[in-house]
Parts: sequence; C-alpha cells; structure tokens
Amino acid sequence: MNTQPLTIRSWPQAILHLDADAFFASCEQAIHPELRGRPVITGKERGIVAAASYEAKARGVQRGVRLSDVKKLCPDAVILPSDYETYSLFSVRMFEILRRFSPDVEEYSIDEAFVDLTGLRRSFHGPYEMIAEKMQKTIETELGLSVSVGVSLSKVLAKIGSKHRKPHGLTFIPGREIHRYLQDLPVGKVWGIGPNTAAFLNKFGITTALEFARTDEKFIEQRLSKPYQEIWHELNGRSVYPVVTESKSSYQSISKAKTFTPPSTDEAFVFAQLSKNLENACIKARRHKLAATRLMVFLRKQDFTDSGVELKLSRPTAYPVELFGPLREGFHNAYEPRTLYRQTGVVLAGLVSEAETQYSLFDDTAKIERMARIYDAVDQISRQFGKHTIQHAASLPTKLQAQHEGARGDTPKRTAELFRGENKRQKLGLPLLHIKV
DNA sequence: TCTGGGGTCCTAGGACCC
DNA sequence: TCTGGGGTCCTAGGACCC
Repeated sequence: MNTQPLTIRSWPQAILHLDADAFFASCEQAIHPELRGRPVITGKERGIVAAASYEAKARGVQRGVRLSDVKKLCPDAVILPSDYETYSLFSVRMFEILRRFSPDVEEYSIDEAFVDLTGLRRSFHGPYEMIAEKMQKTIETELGLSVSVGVSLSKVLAKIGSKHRKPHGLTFIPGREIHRYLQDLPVGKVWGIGPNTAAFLNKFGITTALEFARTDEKFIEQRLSKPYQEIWHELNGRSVYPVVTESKSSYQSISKAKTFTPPSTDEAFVFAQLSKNLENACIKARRHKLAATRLMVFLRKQDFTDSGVELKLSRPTAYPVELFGPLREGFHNAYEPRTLYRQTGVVLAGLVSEAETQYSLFDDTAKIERMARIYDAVDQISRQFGKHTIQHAASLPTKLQAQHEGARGDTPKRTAELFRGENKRQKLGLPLLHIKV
C-alpha cells in the first residue's frame, strides 16, 4: 500500500511558523492611522467579509459573513474593498525581515511563512523563543503589523503553536510538552486533516490530536494514505516536511473561475463568461511564459454541482484564438439548455514552458508566428492601458454586465479603471479585437 | 459558514507493453 | 491462442490548503 518510504530527519529541527493577525485589515490600519482602534472589514467587492480587524471580531464579525448582516452587528464598521496589491507589498517586506534572521524562509501564503531556525541559537546568543520574539518585534515596529508565532520540532507542530494564542501570540512547543497542546485539540483542526478524514478517525474513537499521535503505527500504515502518515510523524515531533526555500516560479495549472449573480440560463451569456475566463487564464500563462497542453472547462449549476470536460490540445498554447475551438467543444459537451448556471471556469493544465513548445510537422509556422506577434502587441497594450482594453469578441456579452456592476456601486477605483480603459481605447480608435488568422 | 477563487498532492484503476 | 507475471504511463477524482 505504501510504496515510497518517508524521509524523517534524524536531527531535531526548530521550525517557526508565522501567521499575520487579521492581515488584510491590519494592512489597512497600518496605512490609515485613523482606522486604528476601529472595526475594519475588507471584502466589499465580494459582499462578504474577507478579513475583519480584531475590533470587528470582538463585535462578533466573522469571516464569510454577508456584509448586509455586518451592518446589524456593527453599524460603525469601516468596510473596504480588498486591495491585494498593497497587501502584497506588506507581504514582501515581511518576508524580507524574516530573511534577516534565517536564509531558510518559505513564503507559504500572502500572510504566512515557515522559517527554519535550526542551528541559529549560537549566532543569536539565545534560545529560539528569543529569536522568535525579535522577529515579531521587528515586524511590528517596521511594518505596524501584529503577528502570531509558533516554534516547535516540525511544521505541523509549529502551526499548532501559532494558532494556539492569537493575536500577537508566541508559543514554543518543546518535545516534552507536545502532549499538552494536542490533548484538547480536535483531530480535524490539525493542518492537513480535513472533515472527511476526521470523520473516518472518529469512527475508530480517535477524536483528539493526541489520540491520533498516540495511535499505533500499524493502524496508521494500514488504514491511512501517505499524507496522514506524514502528519502522524510530524505530530510526534519527527520532522518530515522540509521548509521549502525556493520561491514558486512555475505552475502545475492555472485556473480562472467566476461566479455571476444572478445565475443565468442564457447560453450566449454563459459562454461569454467562460470565454472571458479563458482570456484571463491565457494572460496569466503568457506572463509566466507558459503554454497549456490540456484545457479543462467546467460549468457550475445553481445547486453547486459541476459538469466539466477535459480536452487535449494538439499543440501547447496560451493563445485564446487557438483555444476557442476546444472551448466551444467543451462547452457544448457540458452545457444543458434551460439550466441555471452560477459559475464557469477554465483550467489550463499540463503546462510547459513557452520555449519548449515545438512546432510539429503539420503546424503552419507562419500562422503561429503571426499569432505570437498579435498577442505580444495585445499584452503590451493591456499593460499600458489596462486589462481588457482589447478583448475577444466572444467575451463581449460580459462587458455590458461589468459596466452595470460598476454603476451599481462597485468600488470607485475599479470603476475608474474600467472607464479609463474605455476612454483611452476610444481615443485611440481601437476596436475590440477581432482576430482573423 | 449553504458556498469566493486559486492552488497542490495522492491514489486507484485502466490501457498498454514485454 | 491462452495463461501468468510484472512494469510504466496516464487520468479521474478525492482531499485539503489559504
């Protein structure tokens, strides 16, 4: 059953996990001092709470709550649209600070990092807790952000530590005390164990993280797959997950999906949504100099069931013109008339680097080169004048809706962007691109 | 958490080959 | 043609994460 042996590091590790507190809201408070001490919420563009400051959380505001309900709970809340660009800048600076302490920093997500501290006590002349505390202080004074930190023998334990006390917590879990942190922790709260596996374990009387950690190895090996065997070791203080330092440069897949309200039965509209997703996914792929060999298309119905198709492409590409054929084919396979759809999505998979795309004997190389030139120009214009200054005619039916949303009180900034692009396009006399190759 | 959007990794099972 | 053993590659789908 288990084919690959696990690699367990024999030397005890000191792994730190850092998690920013209410990250998006905290960034807003860091930039706008007048918001400090006030309940701040981001997620205006989605209509649900993406992040809530601790002042808002104290009033009962939780992630995912509808903004209309927030107003009842907390009428004085400051509700802002999420500004990912700004948050990313904070994120970059946070990682820079961490790298002053150790070269082994894993940027796990926009607001989380793992740091390998093993062996650093000597150079810092103090215990690991002290190093962690210094990091925390530096981030606070330089960026105005509060973070919670956990330090232990493995990534899974460090994560439990950083969650143990929030906000502004610092939890050190040495080997002898592991059991204290696991005994009251439901097994489903452990990083990597979801509701499904938790339910399975419950059937065998395993409900806490400690019970799981103390379960006989035979049971673990016979009844659970590799990821859970790894977690089991990590919980027992044996590190199997390394801190991955290299920044992620390449993707396995690129996907774009969008929900629209209200749901629609209109074939042309639904297809236009799909087409727009395809354009966005292709833009991202071209930015990373990647090309897809497989295309997945899916439609989500109102009842949240999906129907989807995967297609193999005759040659790796990130050019929508080449993909509209397969897209249409996939769409017609999945689409059922008179059905309400709420979301469409595409996935570009089997990504290879642009340089690797070779022409086959049957390709019309002149045509492909022409296409490459056209898209280079499209990408350049988009960079200058805004995304979707130029778009494919197939995506047109979504444009009307976008303007409508803008008018309905989308964030002023987005609306401005939308119209700025529009004006420039008109001034330049650029038509919506209709590519014929 | 009756439901955003973007990802990763693992496994079972079929197809195909010697 | 049948039987058996063994390997590799690929894909669908599950589970989980932020």
